[in-house]
Amino acid sequence: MRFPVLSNSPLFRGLGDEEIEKLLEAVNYRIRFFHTGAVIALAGEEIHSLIIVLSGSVRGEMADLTGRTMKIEDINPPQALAAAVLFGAGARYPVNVIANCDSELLIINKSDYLTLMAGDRRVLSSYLTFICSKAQFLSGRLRFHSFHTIKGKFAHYLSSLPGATSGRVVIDRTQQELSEYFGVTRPSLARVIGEMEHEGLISVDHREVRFLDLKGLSQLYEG
Amino acid sequence: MRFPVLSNSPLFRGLGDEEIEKLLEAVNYRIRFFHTGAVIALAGEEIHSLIIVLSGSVRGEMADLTGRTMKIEDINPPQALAAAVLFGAGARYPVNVIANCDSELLIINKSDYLTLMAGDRRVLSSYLTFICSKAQFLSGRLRFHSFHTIKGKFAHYLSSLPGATSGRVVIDRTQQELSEYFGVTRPSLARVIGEMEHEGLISVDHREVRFLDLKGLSQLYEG
DNA sequence: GTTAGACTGTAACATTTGTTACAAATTACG
DNA sequence: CGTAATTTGTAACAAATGTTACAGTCTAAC
Repeated sequence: MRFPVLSNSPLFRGLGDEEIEKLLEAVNYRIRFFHTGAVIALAGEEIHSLIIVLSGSVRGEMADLTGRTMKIEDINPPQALAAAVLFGAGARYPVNVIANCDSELLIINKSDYLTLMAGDRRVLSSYLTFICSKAQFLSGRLRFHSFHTIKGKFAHYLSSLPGATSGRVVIDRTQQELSEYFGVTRPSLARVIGEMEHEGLISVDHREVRFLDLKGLSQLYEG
Repeated sequence: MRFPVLSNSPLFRGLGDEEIEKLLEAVNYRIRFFHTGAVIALAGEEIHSLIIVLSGSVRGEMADLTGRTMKIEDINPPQALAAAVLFGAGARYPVNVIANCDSELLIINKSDYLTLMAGDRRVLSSYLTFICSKAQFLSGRLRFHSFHTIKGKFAHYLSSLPGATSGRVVIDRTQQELSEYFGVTRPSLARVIGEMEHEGLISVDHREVRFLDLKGLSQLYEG
């Protein structure tokens, strides 16, 4: 059976439909259909398989203490469920997974997926790239939270931009985007930038920032 | 050549010295020695290989804008360098890596390591477990930072403890540990817990917390 | 060029959290 | 038990950030 949607999956990058078909036929896999609203997995349940959404749409949702649920994210074809934690020690679903509409899921046991990876260099490489990129993204995000003040986050952000060593960088996003990235509000960020300019740490011209006091800037993220 | 220290590495879990020896001999690998203070890798440099510390000790350090360096972490045998981002898209060293003392490193090209994983189910499985656990840890940490107030973090923490559905949980760490986990100060956490008790959300008896107002608690982490 | 929409600067005030310090309570251990 | 060490509760004050609101500036599309 062929699943054209899979060739767009990061887990099967660079493989054609027929190749994927051939690879899948060498291991066990199954297709399951879920009707709208059906429960696909419960939070806390052990993860046994790689599950890829082939058609339809599913959502991850969490129940709060009163039992009310709130949506965390939608998962659309050709995304997979909890792919980043699949092989973690005692991996469990972090959320409930519910079908948004009639959906078709491809299910491959973890051990079959291991066989698949061992048998094809591209499948192995794709999964490793996927998960390493995820880890990279997460640890980058976490780094910013380790600076407790907005000044610290902004100073560190500036120093991470290309050209920081030259003492002149160009900010590549709006303040709104930047404030969301830092997890603060936009006016607070604007205030802090203004303060840093008044304190003589930087000079700002539109999106261009010059570093005036390297020592002072560095101190902001070394507490 | 045998490297007894590798059998303690999470990347070669469950393998004996002779097995590791045999596996390594099937691929290319090399050993390099670095003297105290020698530069092993520079921040921003592309990652070509898996590098495992066999003996000695190395450190990751970052240079600030003034050129002064600060230590980020020590990496001791049998840990590996940047193992979690190794296969990421355009993976680069996030920090400078310097030898703390005379050290011996095992170096395996990424493609050789791929071969190694494809050839042995345990090696593959170990690396996947390692990196998925890392991703799990990181996303767990990041989740807490998405709650902006201490009350939100604490309420969410409470709701994640075993037995939360019964309305009675036992906190498994000291306030000091918890405050570090949340990234806040200990007195601030204590104050917030006191406030939540006064507001009738919870009742606290030593390490045991009862939920008195599920709706109110849930609201704290749904803004 | 003009205009609508987005982006930025700024202010006053409220809220949250940090800081510091000390006392009370609990726990570990002899 | 009884003592020392750790953990917790609390207070007063300082600092940082959020909230809200509004005006000025830039930008893209017409």
